[in-house]
Amino acid sequence: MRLAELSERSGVPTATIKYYLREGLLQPGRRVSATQSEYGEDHLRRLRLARALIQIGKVPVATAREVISAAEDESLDHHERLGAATLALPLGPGPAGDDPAADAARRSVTELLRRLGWPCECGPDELSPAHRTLIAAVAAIVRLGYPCDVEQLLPYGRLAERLAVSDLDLVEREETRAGQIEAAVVLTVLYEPVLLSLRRLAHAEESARRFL
Amino acid sequence: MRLAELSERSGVPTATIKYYLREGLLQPGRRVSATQSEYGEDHLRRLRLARALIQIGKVPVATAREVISAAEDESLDHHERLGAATLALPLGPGPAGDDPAADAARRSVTELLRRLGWPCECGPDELSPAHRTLIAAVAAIVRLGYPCDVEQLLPYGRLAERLAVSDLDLVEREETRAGQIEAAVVLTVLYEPVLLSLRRLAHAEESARRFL
DNA sequence: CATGCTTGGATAGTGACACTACCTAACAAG
DNA sequence: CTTGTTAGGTAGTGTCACTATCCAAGCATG
Repeated sequence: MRLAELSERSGVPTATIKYYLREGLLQPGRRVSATQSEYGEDHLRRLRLARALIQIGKVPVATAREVISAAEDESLDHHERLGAATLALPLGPGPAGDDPAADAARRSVTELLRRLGWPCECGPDELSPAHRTLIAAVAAIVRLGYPCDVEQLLPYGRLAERLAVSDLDLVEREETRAGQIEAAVVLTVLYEPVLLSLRRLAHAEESARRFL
Repeated sequence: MRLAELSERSGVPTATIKYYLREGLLQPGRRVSATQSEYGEDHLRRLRLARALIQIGKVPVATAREVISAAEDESLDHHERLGAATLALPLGPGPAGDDPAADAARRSVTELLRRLGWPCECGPDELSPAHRTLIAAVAAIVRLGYPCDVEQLLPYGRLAERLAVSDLDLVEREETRAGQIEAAVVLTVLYEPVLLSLRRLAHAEESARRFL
């Protein structure tokens, strides 16, 4: 198919597709002549994936490229590819270096992971983005004077554990390894707004129940 | 205290504080002379809150202003203030109008809310931001060919329900109504990165358990 | 009281980001 | 042959959250 049809079927404007091509998010099509390229179903599928990551998952364009290309990198083993696909992802600002709230947060999180039995074999300088984001968020909450110690966090951790189990079940349903990687990315990123929206709706619901 | 001290104690650069003042995120201080104003502990507290919402919670500056001022609006009743504080918040793009995936998503979500027993008394044109975000995310997932029907979503919904209960318990621990509003905002917004980070860490953990 | 630093207030500029518009030469289709 | 489309490139747009610079009016210090 031509650019125009790719645009039609994906709902993405042609100018934007060109932009994605420039950014390496999409492979160039098969050149048919000096002024035309042929795109296949693969392009359509990948375009839809990129679009969903960017628009729904709020993943920066550059990161989406990393994630998608890591997912296709045959030189990594399966677990690494699963990890690489999600490792590049979130990243709020890292925790501020030295204030007391940040220290407390670091200790709470370490203790939390121990209690949950998540090894997290890494020195304090090589934390995963998720780990650092967690510390920064806990520090911010503590700084505002709200409770955010291990007791508060544990239930959240246990819920996360259960989510992960059911998510990974879904990943394992995919037969191919490439399919599993993609499923992992989609689940990780696109279920986040689902989870947050449901939590907000539940807040509204529970608040109505209590205060109305 | 003066601007410099406010900056020192909050860790926010003076230029940024001035920007927040311009944007109405912070009340002006008490004018002491033509070139000096006095700020109090309230300013410091509110500045920290705004900063946390913006940096950790990724709330746009304009939205943070809405949220904070809604929280202080005495003309609303308590439930409304709780709602207003969170209603303005997220907002991915609304679901695309008419494609089959969006229709399926709309139906799934409606059915889901019914099964969860969340009333959501609203016509299809007046959905909450969370509701619309949810539909858009589900539509994106469906469009990529992944399962995202009621059976998939129900466990997520039940978890959200439990989170909401424990969150609202925390809110009710605050004695003052203003304190409750602020707690609701903080919990809603700042626990989101906590929840997402924990989920990602749990993914890594569970993935290591299965694929290593 | 002279000097130099700080402040509040205003205006303009920056850099990142995700597009979007426009242009051109080379085709393609009727 | 005319009309339209395409790839490819460059430049512009709008938003956002700051950030830098100026200025005149203090305040503080010797």
